Amino acid sequence: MPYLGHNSLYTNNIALVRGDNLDKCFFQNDGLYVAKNILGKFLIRKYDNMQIVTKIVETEGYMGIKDKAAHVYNDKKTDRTKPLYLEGGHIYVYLIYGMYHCLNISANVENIPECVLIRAVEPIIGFDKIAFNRYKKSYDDLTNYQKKNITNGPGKLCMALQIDRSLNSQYILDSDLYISDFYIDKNGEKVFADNDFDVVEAKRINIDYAEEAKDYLWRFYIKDNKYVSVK
DNA sequence: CTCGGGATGTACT
DNA sequence: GTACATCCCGAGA
Repeated sequence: MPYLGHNSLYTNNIALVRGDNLDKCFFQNDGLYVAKNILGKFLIRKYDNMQIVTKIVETEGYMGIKDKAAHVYNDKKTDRTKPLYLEGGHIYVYLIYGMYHCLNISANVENIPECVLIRAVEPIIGFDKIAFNRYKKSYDDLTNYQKKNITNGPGKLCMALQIDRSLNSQYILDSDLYISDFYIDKNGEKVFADNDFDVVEAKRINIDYAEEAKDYLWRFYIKDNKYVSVK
């Protein structure tokens, strides 16, 4: 896919070729393009000969060394932020508040440390596995409150998909955690992502320290999706 | 529903 | 020592 540039952010309904949009080039677009266009795609986790399939419904773009909300603001390249400097498509997992993980995918080319924070996903396959990872119960035994909150936040979805720092720095298209335009259902059929939804642009969450950057509309979510963390 | 406090490990002034 | 791209639970409206 050609690089479509910044204006792509303001264009809905970009023509994406099925099965052809999540290649190496896709992740080398700028962070806002990736954040917006990764919505509706599948985040798939494989372990123990199992797969958990989810749909990405909420993201945030973090736009590198000039973004006061970003870990790499002022070109802060440390052991922690190193994966962000890798070419687009590398996994960056960090620990937040001592107990939760957050999943990011690097964007843009090498040494342009932009990224996308995955903030919420919708479960598609593996409800019981997800429920067990979150609450040590099967899905049917969850309260309605627990069902509603099962993957609607960056820490929650990492718990649900068993994502931790062991995945850090891996390449997303060559990992047991990956993002795809389709998944294989239990009948062996390919199910393609649906691009028919509206995208809402909103302020990013919990970045009060970021001065003017806290007001940028760099959070994106699928309109009316019930798994979005903050409406 | 909203609010507030506590939990908890690590990166980095 | 302090801050942190969070979550959970209980209290109160």
